[in-house]
Amino acid sequence: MPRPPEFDRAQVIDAARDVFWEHGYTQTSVSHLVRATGLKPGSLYGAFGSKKGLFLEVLETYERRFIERLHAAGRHESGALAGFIDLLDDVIDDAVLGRDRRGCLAVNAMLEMAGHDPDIEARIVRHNAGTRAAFARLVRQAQAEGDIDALRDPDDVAAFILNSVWGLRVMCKAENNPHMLNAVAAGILAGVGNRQKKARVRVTPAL
Amino acid sequence: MPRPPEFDRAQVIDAARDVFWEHGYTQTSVSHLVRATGLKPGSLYGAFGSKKGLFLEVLETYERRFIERLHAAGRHESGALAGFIDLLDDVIDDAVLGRDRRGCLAVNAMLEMAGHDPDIEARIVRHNAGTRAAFARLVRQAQAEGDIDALRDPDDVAAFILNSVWGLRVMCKAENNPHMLNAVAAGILAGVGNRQKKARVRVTPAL
DNA sequence: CAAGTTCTTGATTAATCATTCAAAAACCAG
DNA sequence: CTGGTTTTTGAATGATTAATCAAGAACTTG
Repeated sequence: MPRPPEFDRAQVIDAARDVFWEHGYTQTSVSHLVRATGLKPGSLYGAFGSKKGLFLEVLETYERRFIERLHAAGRHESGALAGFIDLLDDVIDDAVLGRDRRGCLAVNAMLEMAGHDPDIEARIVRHNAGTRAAFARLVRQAQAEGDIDALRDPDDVAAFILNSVWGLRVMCKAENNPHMLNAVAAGILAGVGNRQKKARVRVTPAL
Repeated sequence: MPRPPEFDRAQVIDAARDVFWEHGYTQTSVSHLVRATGLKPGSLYGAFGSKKGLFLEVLETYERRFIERLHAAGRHESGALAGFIDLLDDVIDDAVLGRDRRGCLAVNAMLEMAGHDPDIEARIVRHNAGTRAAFARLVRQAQAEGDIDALRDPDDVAAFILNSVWGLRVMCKAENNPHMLNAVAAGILAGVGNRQKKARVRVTPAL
């Protein structure tokens, strides 16, 4: 009986994500979202309830994809550590080539909204926990493969990695010096306790 | 001949800093600033030109004090590395005790405004460079004191430290687990190439 | 004390904000 | 086709935004 919606929900979420990512939550206006999604205000509110409701769905999708990417790193043909190094390289490449000056959507939201909006904060805390767990899984695999010292607590290493990657995502907002970013990556690998001596982040050519 | 201002400029900047720090740049309204500083809109605009002008002065003061604190770490009685460890401990303590859920004003501003406002971005880039230089100075001193491997490039180590501290400031917005934060700190010291085996971050008692 | 300059005050501006709503359009089951 | 339900539409809502302005108050110099 009911009239079915004309829009593709996933597509709307992706369009909204790009706007939120580019401008941040507060600086994204509803008219911005209306323009980007093609939906009129009434439809947007009918489908998502509020600007915040839409943002929470965006965050949920973002988190799912990020964690999936971490799991994919574990399936790297040269092992989990190689997968992790690839991930670092990608982040650095994006920064150096100016491909991504938006940083991490979750980190941005965390700094902007934690302590102000409990709903958004709760989702971010979940995201943090999920990401740390995914990193821990990666660490345990790398330990089993002999690339990380098996005596270290995988959760501790994961916490350090999480911290480092968040830092890198911050750094990339204001830095695009390849040498510097690679120095950071080298420090991260040293902190992880890399036993695979040959493992090095590749030096990105200066564009 | 002219009438002298009734307010203390430094005091106004400090009051404004607290509001900006608490709410972020965009979410801080001028009426908020009016309430916090006690100045009426006309006086605020007369003295600082605009909301952004005031914010830039706030950032400038913040940067000066942060770098001064890094230099103070170099004057620690047990050496520069000990001073740095103290700094890490302070950041973690603030997070664990819930004393500081505001993160770093400069990092917050970087994520919120870099790419949107060139004036603010320029100031943040300067802040980053100044902070990295201060860390490099600390590293060279620790190398001279034998606490950090003298073969490593101090600028590289400083870049890694900057990255780690920014990460820690992000982490503290959403985490207050002492064990996890100390694990992060341990990873940072490993990445720095700490040669002073006894150096450890103190484990903060759970409140 | 008087003249000159700046500061303070608070109402006011125009723009933008998130959200709502009633009317018209579109779909599907019967 | 028709009745019932939902979506779409776009104008309208009231609140809030950063910034302005004219008028009166206050201080310093001469």
